[in-house]
Amino acid sequence: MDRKIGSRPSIRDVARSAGVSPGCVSNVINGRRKQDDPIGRAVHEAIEKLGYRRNTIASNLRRSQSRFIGLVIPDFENPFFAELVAQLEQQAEGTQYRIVATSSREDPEIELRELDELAGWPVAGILLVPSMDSRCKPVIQTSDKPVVVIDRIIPDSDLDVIAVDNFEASAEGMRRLLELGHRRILIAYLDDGIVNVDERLAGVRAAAAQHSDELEVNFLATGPDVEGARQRIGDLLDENPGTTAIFCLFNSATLAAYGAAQARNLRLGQGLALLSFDDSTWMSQVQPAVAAIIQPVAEIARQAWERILTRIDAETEPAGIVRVRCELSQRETLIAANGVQESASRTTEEQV
Amino acid sequence: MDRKIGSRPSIRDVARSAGVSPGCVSNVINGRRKQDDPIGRAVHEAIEKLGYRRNTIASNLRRSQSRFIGLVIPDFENPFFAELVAQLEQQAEGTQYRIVATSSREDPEIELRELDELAGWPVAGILLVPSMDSRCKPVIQTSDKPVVVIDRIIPDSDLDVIAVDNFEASAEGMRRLLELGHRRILIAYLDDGIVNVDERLAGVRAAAAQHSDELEVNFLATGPDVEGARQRIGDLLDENPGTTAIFCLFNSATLAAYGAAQARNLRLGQGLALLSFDDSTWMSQVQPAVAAIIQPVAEIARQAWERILTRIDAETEPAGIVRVRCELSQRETLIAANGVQESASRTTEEQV
DNA sequence: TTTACAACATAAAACGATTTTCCTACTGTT
DNA sequence: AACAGTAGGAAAATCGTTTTATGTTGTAAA
Repeated sequence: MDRKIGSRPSIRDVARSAGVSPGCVSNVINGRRKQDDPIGRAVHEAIEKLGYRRNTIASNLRRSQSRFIGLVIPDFENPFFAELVAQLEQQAEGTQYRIVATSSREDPEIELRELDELAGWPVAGILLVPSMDSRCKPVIQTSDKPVVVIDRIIPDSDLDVIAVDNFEASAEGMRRLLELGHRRILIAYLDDGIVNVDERLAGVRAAAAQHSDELEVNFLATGPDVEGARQRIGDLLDENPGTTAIFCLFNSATLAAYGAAQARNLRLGQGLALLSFDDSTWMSQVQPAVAAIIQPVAEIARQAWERILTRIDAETEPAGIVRVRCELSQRETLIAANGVQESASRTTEEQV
Repeated sequence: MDRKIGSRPSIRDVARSAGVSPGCVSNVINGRRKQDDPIGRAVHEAIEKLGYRRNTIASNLRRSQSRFIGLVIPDFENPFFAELVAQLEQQAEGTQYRIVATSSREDPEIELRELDELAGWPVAGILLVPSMDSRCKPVIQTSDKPVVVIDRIIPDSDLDVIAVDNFEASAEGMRRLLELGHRRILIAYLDDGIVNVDERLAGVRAAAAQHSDELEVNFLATGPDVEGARQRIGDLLDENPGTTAIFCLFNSATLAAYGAAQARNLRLGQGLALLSFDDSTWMSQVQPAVAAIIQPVAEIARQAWERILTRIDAETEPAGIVRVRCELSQRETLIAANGVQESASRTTEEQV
């Protein structure tokens, strides 16, 4: 044993042990060599014997191109982003790249710091779900590394974006409510400058505008926290007892609406319809199950991964926005205005 | 502009621009120099002018000690782990270290691969929430980097562990139910070899054993998925109509129990008590709100962070298990067996 | 047998930073 | 004025790997 004590064996140690040069070991490791060759075998034995692991950092440094892809999301605790991370990790599996995930906690300052940090590694590319404002725009536009924006478009920029078709999905949701006979509808939205919610709002407005009957649509900005949202939705329900449907344009509003309705003994799925943009586990488990527009996270991840790899390979097709379609899941809270349950029962849905 | 085109400026470029040597620039960057000194100022100007960012990888390589701390969790989509990641990121903020999070998807194989990968970076230390089995034990015991295990202890090992006091917390939960007069109790648990649930089960058993009255405690292994768990819990409720309380020893069983009770028109918080080990957002928002044993994630993160930093600084106090206490949140589903609601109302709780 | 060429191992340079060593210039003391 | 001591920058070595350049060996063609 002639290797330095206390530190990991290096490629030199392996080379010495196998009686070859470090460069040769490198070639073996990186598969630049025929199968079934005595020297290769010897090297592999030495690696085994010494317990050698390649030092990723040194390797990346020499290649001057790392195999990390940075992922910046606003928040790990949002189930949508959590699933996104999980799906992207799955995409990365088996490729030579790996995801390094960090969060900005919806704070533009932290977001900038994270992007800066990732630039300093440096990473091969960046996947970004931007936080609320667009302060990061100049940074990512001038970035020397490819950037793919996910979920939230950045206005007036020609970046690659993968997002769901918020407008169309919520328009469809709204049309569905109208078809079911609803005329007094509460729309719960968020006024935090998140583009998605704006797009959804626009979709709802467009669907409402296309409708000929007289409608009473109440738009309510609830604020981001569930507690406050429940309060406001409750108040609005009290003021407008004729409301027959609630359409929540973001995740936590749905929970708030659910709680508010329960507290008032309004029977969801009987007297009151509820539709959620974005699904959560609890929505399909409670009774009545809450109808939701499901965002295809796996598909988003797939597209984003494909796009960032393409960009890293420097194929320079023009940047573009990819919109993926959502799916409206028919569940028990999606009922006609007259209280008749139009949809198939949950049992049927489960069998699918 | 004499720096290489297309690549980031290096410390050499800065040195040239400031008319000093690279080593001197390094000293300036790392604060090994008096304040208020003309050369330092010149260097900072050059850095500013060229838009120089230190290359983290090269820096780490030279120091032969990286400032990454690897975090391996079983699953990003589990809210408990999601919060853990978020809290640890917050702990890392402002320190010189940063978290690099990956997940094993509860797969011991992937877990081993991830640990191996992290060892190859190499990271300064590893935070690990082990997956179900203990296959990783030999790897982390022989690791040359400090490892701190979080949330799930690894049997028969002398590693540093930060976990909640599962035994005591669930014993307390059980005692609480007994105090409230419950004698026919359903315990929903998981039989996947996750240590925590075993500990919780032991706590429940111990509390039951201490009780003198005759008890009918049904232990039900539900399986990990919510759908199946709902089925089984429902069946058991049908077979044992006298059941007055359900105690769920893991997160998703609570949702299953909630759904199963709703489906049977069993009035939670009136005819039937429900207590959950582990809290989720929905539990405090639905009505009646579901009582839960809350795991102090922030405290766990704090302790884990402190411990790993201590280990990295090579202070070799003996390894040990730290148990942090959980808190039982009094909510509306925690009622006496006779149906009387013992607890303060939710409104009161909110004011706290 | 000689020449050309392929194959492949070794030696050395390089990646970008940090750290050590060396050397110069300055300060202060006698 | 001569010398010791010190401060601090420049130069060089270094981290572990990959890559390029160089050289050697062996095979095939002439």
